[in-house]
Amino acid sequence: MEFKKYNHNKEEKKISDFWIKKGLFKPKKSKDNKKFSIVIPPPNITGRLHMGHALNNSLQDVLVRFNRMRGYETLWQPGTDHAGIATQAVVEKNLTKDGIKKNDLGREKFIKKVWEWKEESGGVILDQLKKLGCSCDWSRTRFTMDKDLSRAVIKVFVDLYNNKLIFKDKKLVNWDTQLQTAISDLEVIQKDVQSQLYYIDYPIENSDQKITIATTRPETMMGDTAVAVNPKDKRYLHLIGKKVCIPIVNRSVRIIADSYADPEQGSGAVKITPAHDFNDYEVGKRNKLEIINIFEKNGTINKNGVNEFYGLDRFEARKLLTKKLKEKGNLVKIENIKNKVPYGDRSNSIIEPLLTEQWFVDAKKLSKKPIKIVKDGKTSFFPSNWSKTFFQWMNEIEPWCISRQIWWGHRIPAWYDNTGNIFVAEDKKKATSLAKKKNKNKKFELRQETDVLDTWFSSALWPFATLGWPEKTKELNKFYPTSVLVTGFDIIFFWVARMMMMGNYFKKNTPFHKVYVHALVRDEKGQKMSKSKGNVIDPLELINEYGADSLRFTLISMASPGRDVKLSKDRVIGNRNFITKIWSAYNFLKLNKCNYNKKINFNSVNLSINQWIFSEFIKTQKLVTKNIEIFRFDEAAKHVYQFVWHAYCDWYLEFLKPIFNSKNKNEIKEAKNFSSFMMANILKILHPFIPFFTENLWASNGYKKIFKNYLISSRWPDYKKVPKFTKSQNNINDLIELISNIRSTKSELKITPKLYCDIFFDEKSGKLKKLVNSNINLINQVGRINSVLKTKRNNKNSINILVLKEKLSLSFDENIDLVSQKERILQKIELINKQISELKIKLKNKAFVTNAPKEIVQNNKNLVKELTIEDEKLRSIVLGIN
RNA sequence: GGGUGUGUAGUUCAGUGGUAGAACGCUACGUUGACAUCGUAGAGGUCAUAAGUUCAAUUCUUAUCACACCCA
Repeated sequence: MEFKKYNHNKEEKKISDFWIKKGLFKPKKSKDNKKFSIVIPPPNITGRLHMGHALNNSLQDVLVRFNRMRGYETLWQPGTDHAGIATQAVVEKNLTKDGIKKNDLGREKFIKKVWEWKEESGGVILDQLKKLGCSCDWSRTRFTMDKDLSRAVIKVFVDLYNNKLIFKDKKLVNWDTQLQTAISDLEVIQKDVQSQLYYIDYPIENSDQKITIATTRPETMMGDTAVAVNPKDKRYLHLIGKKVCIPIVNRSVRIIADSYADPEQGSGAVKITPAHDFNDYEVGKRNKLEIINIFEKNGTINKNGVNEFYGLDRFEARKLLTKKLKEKGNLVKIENIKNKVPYGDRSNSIIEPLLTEQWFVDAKKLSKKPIKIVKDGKTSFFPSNWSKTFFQWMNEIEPWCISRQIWWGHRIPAWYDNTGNIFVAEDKKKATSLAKKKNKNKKFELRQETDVLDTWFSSALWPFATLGWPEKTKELNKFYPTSVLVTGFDIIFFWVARMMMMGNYFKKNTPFHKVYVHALVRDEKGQKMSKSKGNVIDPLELINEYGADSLRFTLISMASPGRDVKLSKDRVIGNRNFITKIWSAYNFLKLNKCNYNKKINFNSVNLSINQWIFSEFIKTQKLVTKNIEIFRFDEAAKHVYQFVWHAYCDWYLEFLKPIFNSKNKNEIKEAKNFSSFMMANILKILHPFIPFFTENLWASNGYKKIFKNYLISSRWPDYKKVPKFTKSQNNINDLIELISNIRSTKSELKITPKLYCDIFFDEKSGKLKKLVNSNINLINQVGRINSVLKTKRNNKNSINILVLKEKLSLSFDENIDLVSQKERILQKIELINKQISELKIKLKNKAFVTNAPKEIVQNNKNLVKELTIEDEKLRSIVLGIN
C-alpha cells in the first residue's frame, strides 16, 4: 500500500489560516497567573524576509509555543518600524520613476505618498513571518508611526527635554552629504580603503623655512586654522608660535604645540581643520582656534573656500588643489597608504564631519541605570559574554544625535518664535501657551522644527509603547517587563541598549529579564550572505521547496551559542527527511489502526516495549524542556531527533511488528493504544520546532478529541517517571545490544542479514538466557532468530560471540568464514590487553591511588576485572575455532 | 592599537579534569505491507601548536599560530 506524500505547501497554508482564524495566537489567561511575553524586533517596513529574520523568529516562536503549551499566558507582540531614511528613499525612488521630485511635491504631500506606499506594499515581511509559522498575536500588530506610538514618542521627547536629557547643540556631527542629514555614530561604518597621503610644504612667514604637513584630505586646507606639532618633538620646537601661510589659500595661521600631533605619523606636523575633523575639533577647542566651515550640505565648497573652488564637489576640489600645489611646488610627495574612511550605512557615501545644530540625547545620564541593571543581573545576556560588549559601549557612551533632516518620521515637537526661543511641548497649542508666557505681551509667530527623530528613538520605546504606554493598560501591567528579548548581536547598541535606557527611565524597570543573543546566518562556507557576493539563500525559496518546518528545524538545531549558523541546502534536506520519517511512522500507525482512544493508566501497562519507550520519552522530555529553558535550542532539537528517529522509529516500531503479528489480543490492544499515545507526545514535543506538520498530524489522528485541544493549545508533556518501568527499560536496552551484536556479526561474516540463525547459550550465560526467553517473540523477528537450541551444535557453521559479557553461540545454515572471524577476535583481544596493561600501570601508581577520587580508582579496578573476563572469554572463543 | 569569539571525524558542529560524540557525507550490503526522502553494518580523530598546573589535560592557565567579528 502506498501512502500519499506530505504536501507541505498545501498543509502549511491551511494550518496557518486556521490558527489565526481561531485566534489561537492570542494570550490565554492561565490558572496560576503565569505570564510570558516577547516583543518582536520590529522589522523594517521596507524589509523582506532574509535568513537572519528566519533564525531570529524561529527561535522566538520556539519559546513562545513552548511557554504557551506550558500554560503560561503568552504574548508575542508583533509589528514593524517606519525606517525613516530607507522608506523615504524607496518612495522617493518610485516618484522619480514617474518624474516627480520630492521637493516639488512638498512635505505634506510627500508624507501622504509614503503612507499610500505603506498601505499598498509596506510590511510584506509580516506575511512572510506568518509563512514561517510565527505565532505572534497578529491582531495587536503595531507600527512605530501609528497614532498611539507617535503619541508615546512625543511624550518621551517632551519629558526628556524638560528634564534636560534632550538638548539642542551646535556640534560636529556625522553628515551624510548624499542624504543630506545628520546620522548617529552607530550608523557610520569605518571602512578600510586605499588612500593617498599628501605631503605638503607650508612656508613659514618671514623666513625661508617651511614645514611639511601630511594629510589625506588636502582640500580641507581651505578650512585650516593652525598647524600642530607635538611639544616633545625636538624637530619642531623652534617653530612653535611662528606663523605659516597656507599655500593657495594664502591664510596665515599659527604653529601650535598639541600632543595630538603624533611624531611617528607622516611628517609629525599636522594641519588642523576644526570644522571638518573630530580630532581637530578637540584640538581647536583646547587652543581656542577659529572654526572655518568650507562645505555646503551637499559636500561642495562654499564661499569660505578659495574663490575658484566655489561650488566644486569635495573630490573635484581635491584634484584641482593637488594640481595647483604641484604647479606651485608645494607638493612634496604622495604616498599610498591604507586607512579607515567613514561611510554612511544607508547611502554608502563618505561621511563628512560637519558643524551643525542638532538635537541630542544625554545618553551618558540615561546609561547609568541600565549598567546597574545588568551588573545586578536584573537583565542578563545569553551567552553571558555579551554583557561585556554592552558595558564597553555603555561606559564610553557619547551624546546620541537624534535629529534627522528628512521628512518621514516623528517630527520633533519643538517650536521656535521669531527671536529663536525654543518651546518644546506635546502640540502647538501647548507650545503657544509656553511662548505667551515667555513673550509676555510681545507679538510672536511659531514655526515647528522641521527635523524628524531617528527611527531608533521610537524603536527604543517598543517594549512599552506597543503595550499601550503612556496609558496604564492591562497589557502593560501584565506583560511588562517582557520575559526575554531575542536578537542578533549587531543591534545590541542600536536597539537593546537604547530600549534599556528608555525602559528604565520611563517605566522604572528593565524592559526584559533576559536577552538571548543569536549569531549571524552565513553561507555554507562561512561567508556573510550578501547580494553583491551572490551567496544569499532566500528563506522563502527554501520554504517553498522544503517547507517552513524543515527550514525552522534546521535553523533551530544549528543555533549553538556563540557560533555563526552556516547554512546549506543539504542540512535543510536532511531535516525534511526527518519530517518524512515521522510521516511514514504515522502511516505505519494508521495502517495498523493504532488509535489513542483510551486514557493510559500506567499501572496497567504491561508490555515491556511500552514501558521502555515511555521511560526513554521521559528522559527526552526532561532534556528538551531543560534545554529550551536555558536557550540551548540546538541540544533540545538534537534530543528530540534522537528519540524520534532512533528510539521510536528504529526500535519501538520494529518491536511492535511481532506483537501485531501475534494472537495476543490484550497485547495488541495495549500496543495500538500506547503507540498512538506516544505519537501524540512526540507531536507535542516537536510542536515548537515544526508547528505546521505536527498540528496537521494531530488533526489527522483525531487527538483533539481525547486531549480536548488543538495541538498548539495542548499541554506540554510533563510526565513523571514510573519506577516499575525501569526493569523493562534496562531489558530492552540489553535486547537492543544483543540484536545489534548479532547483526554486526552477520555483517562481519558476510552473511546476508536476511538469514535466520539458531542460538545456544553457554551454561554461564544466565542473564542472556533469561533476557531472550522473556522476549522471545520480539527477538525472533527483529533479531531474526530461528530457535533457541537445547544442545550446542558443534559444526563448522557455529560461532561464539560475546554479548553483555556473556557467551552466545550462533549457528548458521551456510558456511561461514571462521578464519577471518578469528583474526578479528584476536585483534580485539590485543586491544583489550593494551587497555588492561595501561590501567594496571595506572593502578600501580601510588600518586594516582591516593589522590584520585575513590570512585575513579574503583571504576578502574572494576574495568580491569571486566576486561579480564572479556579477554578470557574471547580467548576461549578463539580456542574453539579450528 | 584595544576588545571578543572560534580552531574536535571528509564537512557542519555538540561535549568533557578520568575509555572522544551527533548529524550530514563516504564505503559495503539490501531483509520484514511505515519509510530508498529508507534500512543494516562499517571506515574515519595526536581534540590547532608549545609550555605549565595536576596522580590524570582535548577540557584549566599562559604563550604562539590561524580565522572571524566588534570598537577606535
